[in-house]
Amino acid sequence: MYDVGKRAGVSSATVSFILNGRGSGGDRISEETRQRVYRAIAELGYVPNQSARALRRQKTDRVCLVIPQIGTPFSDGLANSVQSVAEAHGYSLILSMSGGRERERHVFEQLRRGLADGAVLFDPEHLTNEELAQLAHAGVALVVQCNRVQGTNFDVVKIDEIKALQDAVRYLYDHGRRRVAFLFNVTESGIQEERLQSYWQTWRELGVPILESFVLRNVGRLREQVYRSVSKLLQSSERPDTIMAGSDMFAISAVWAIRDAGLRVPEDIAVIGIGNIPEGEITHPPLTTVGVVTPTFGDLTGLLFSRLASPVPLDGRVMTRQWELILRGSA
Amino acid sequence: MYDVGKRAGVSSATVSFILNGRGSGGDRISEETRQRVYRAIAELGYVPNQSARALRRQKTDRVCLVIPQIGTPFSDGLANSVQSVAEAHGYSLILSMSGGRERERHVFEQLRRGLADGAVLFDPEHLTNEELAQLAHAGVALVVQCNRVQGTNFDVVKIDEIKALQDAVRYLYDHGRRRVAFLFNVTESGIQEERLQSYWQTWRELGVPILESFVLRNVGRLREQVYRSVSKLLQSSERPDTIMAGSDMFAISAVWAIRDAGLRVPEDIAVIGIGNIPEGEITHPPLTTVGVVTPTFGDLTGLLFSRLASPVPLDGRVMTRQWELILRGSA
DNA sequence: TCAATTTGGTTATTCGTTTTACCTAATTTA
DNA sequence: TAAATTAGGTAAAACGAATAACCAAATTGA
Repeated sequence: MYDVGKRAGVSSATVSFILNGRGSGGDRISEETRQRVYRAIAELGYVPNQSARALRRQKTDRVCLVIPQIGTPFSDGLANSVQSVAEAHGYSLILSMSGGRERERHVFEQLRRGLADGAVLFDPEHLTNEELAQLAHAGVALVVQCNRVQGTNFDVVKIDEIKALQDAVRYLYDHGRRRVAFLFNVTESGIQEERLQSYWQTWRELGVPILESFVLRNVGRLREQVYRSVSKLLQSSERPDTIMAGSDMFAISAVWAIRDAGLRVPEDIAVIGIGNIPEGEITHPPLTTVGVVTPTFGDLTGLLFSRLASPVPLDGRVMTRQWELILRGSA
Repeated sequence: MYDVGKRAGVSSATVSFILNGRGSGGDRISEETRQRVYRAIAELGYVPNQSARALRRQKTDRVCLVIPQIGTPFSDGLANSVQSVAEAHGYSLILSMSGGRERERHVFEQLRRGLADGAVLFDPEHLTNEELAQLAHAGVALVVQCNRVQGTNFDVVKIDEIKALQDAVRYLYDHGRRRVAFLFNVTESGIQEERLQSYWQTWRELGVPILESFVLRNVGRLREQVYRSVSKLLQSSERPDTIMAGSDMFAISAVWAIRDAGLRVPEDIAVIGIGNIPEGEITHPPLTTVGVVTPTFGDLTGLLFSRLASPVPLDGRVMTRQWELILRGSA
């Protein structure tokens, strides 16, 4: 910057004023000088240093989106959404993967060290309320999607699944379903178990017994594995008339298995998923599922940028999204 | 840092020496002082500022992975691979999406401004050789996966598709296939057209005519759209005995359509994909395709970190991966 | 016993910007 | 015509850490 100034015959301060447009004394530069400086910048191929700028202004002009793992249908949409809004506000987006305890801590540390001005944390598994508060206290605008946490200096978006899960069970009950199978994976976070419990208890309240042999707790991650689990289930002497899956992908695999076994969905076996992923709309039959109808992308970005824009520290806001039962063809 | 020093009764330089371990005079601190400083750090919740550190050291300890769009099967694996290696080398990974001209330029600008010490650019569409050279000249360790570019101060990984595509055609020809349909999408980059041309020309050299009605140039992005296009194709009076798809996903949708039409794969119609995505292994039948057997993840990360580690500027290296015909069940 | 060395630090400069406070010459006002 | 204003800058002090150069006291060596 000093070099640019020297070449244009001005001081480095003048260059800075020109580049940053209207500041405290920034609009008082003659057109002539301006042109000379621009020429010098072009000739030298000068580019301002972001670290220095961030250090001086105490602002990085970056926001960070933290997702456990890219490659899920949800992360894709969320990332695109946040990136668009970020760029519209003059921020650039940094994506970070936080899958696993190690990585989550690592990202947390990076944010503490000033990686970005704000962050959206999607489903942090290991961070405590205190740590999040600490981060927010350090000046990072924080929005967290998580049912576990709450804070006074950052925002939280929660998902209320319970009611929709109960609705699903009641719907199936009302349509005469009584022989219910479950497809799940036991995971570290235990979110799947919670859903199973919720389903299970609702059935019990309705007086419908659950056969232990109908509860598959480890169907695997690959489609093929799920397919095989379900195929085996269908060969048992007494087969279920309903399959409640822990995710839409499991549900889709289940539909394949059922159709390949010569049975009809939903006439012979009803299938219901969880999550409402886009793929569910184009399967045959389209998938009945439980999830958010409108994704929470907008909520998260809205909270983040209102927080970034606010001159005074905002206190913690909480938004709750209700999940809904989305009736399509498979149940 | 100064505050930490004051609390521990030492200067800020001492704190710095302790935090950075062995530097020019860093190992000469007594255990006693060390403990006092650590305590002060903990009590104050001090965390070093990354911008200041980067400014002084001219090094960010970050690498950036630039992908057009997350959510593709490839990007997922690549990101995980790079992140693991990066963290093992003491770097943190920043992910950036460069889809579209605007975003690609934006990421380029960020890198010029010193976002990271090194970057892997995956399939940049709009960047020129000069711009890449400029970026590398600015001190960014650069590895680019792209067939279009070459440089003397950055590394390039190229994919040689041609031979494998020809192998595929020849294989089909040898197995008596003569009525060939193509499934493609016209894209901005024109990569799909290139592949089509390559296929097409090989068939012509073998003296097999291509029916224009068998060339579908706009099958859409959604599975359902592809499915419908293929279903319609199958209803024509003279149906193809071979479908060459522009991607594995198209191929998978084609298989569904064929089976739902009561035909067999590969007996009635052979299907071949491009890309070798993981899903291809678990379909029924497993998908015959053209692609890399071992992913190029290792090449890219290897080149990047050897470049970052090298004390002298390396000249441009080029690696070429051959695509191969991967015979599975669908052709 | 006195110079040489080691121990355990400190001081001051630097990285590349931004920004406040100040300055001088030219122009306007009364 | 002198005072006040304005136009068009400049100088210098931050921001928070890293590091080269220096230094005083304690220890060692011959």
